[in-house]
Amino acid sequence: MKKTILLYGLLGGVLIAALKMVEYRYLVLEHSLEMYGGIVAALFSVMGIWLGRKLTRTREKLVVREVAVRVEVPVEVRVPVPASGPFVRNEERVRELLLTPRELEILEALAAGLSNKEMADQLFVSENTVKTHAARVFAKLGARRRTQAVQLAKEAGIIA
Amino acid sequence: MKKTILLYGLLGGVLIAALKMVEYRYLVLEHSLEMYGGIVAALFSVMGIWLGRKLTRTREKLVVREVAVRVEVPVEVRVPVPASGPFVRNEERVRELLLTPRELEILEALAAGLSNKEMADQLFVSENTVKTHAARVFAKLGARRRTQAVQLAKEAGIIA
DNA sequence: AGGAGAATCACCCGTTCGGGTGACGCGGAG
DNA sequence: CTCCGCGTCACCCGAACGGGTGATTCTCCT
Repeated sequence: MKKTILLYGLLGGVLIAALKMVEYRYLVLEHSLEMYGGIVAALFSVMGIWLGRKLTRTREKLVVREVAVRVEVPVEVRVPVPASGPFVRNEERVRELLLTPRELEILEALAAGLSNKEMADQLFVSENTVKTHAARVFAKLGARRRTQAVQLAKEAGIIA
Repeated sequence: MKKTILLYGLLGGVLIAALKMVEYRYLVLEHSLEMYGGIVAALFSVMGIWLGRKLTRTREKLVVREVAVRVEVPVEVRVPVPASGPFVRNEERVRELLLTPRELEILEALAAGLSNKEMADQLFVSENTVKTHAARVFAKLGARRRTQAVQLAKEAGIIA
């Protein structure tokens, strides 16, 4: 968590520095006040939105369920691997199983074959946290091993 | 809630203070412009954060939109999950990877989420044997973990 | 104001895995 | 006949995993 704060602080500093630089150039070039203000406003607006989003990690966006429409597959193409539509998460199952957004992330990383440590690095949390999430996922899926969890999740249509 | 307000207030104060400090360096230039920029920056920063928070606060808004999608035939397809066409093993890949029949069995059991012990019981061999086979599979697939092996095998079209 | 849920992190303990090495028997190719 | 690939098994060791418990912080809901 301290890492996060540090990162944001640093980023903010860089942003302000950049702002100052831009400001100086515009001053020298005697551009219009409005333009300067606009740039500053836009820049900080974007930064603010980004910051707000990051700080309040809100998952759970709008879900677009894509209903696959079968298209006949040419025989010769069918040989290598059967075609399948884009993966559609079974939101029903997810809700049934009470899986939280974070747990879903863990589950996906799990299916990708990552170790706890790799997940921790990737998701920017400690390994202990990953283990906790993973344990909950196992409990909710009724799995004893990660491979089993992946298998069960796939069967339930929770992951691709 | 008090904390939040306090935090924002503090943050704004710090921001303004920092801006003011930097401002002194450009004393020779227009003061009003500096102040203007700082105020705008702080204002939009706060507004951005607030906006970001409000906009991304779509927790319960889970809008499920159903969209008909035409399923094209991918040239190089990922392994499907929901019940689709019958799985066709990519024998080509199997031969490339020099996987023996026994190793394939192990790989399948692996993907089914079985532990080494369970595989041993099921295949009627000792756990050590399973481990040996598994180790060879890992080596041939270039995997370090069983979950990774499963993932790689699926991508290669070796298993369903 | 208080409680529930989510996410974060820590520590312990026992089990499982993965990697390395060595060994043995069998069957087919040379 | 001999070599080699395959399948079988064993042992060791360090790393990773799974299970349990407890704690803190923050947000949301009531």
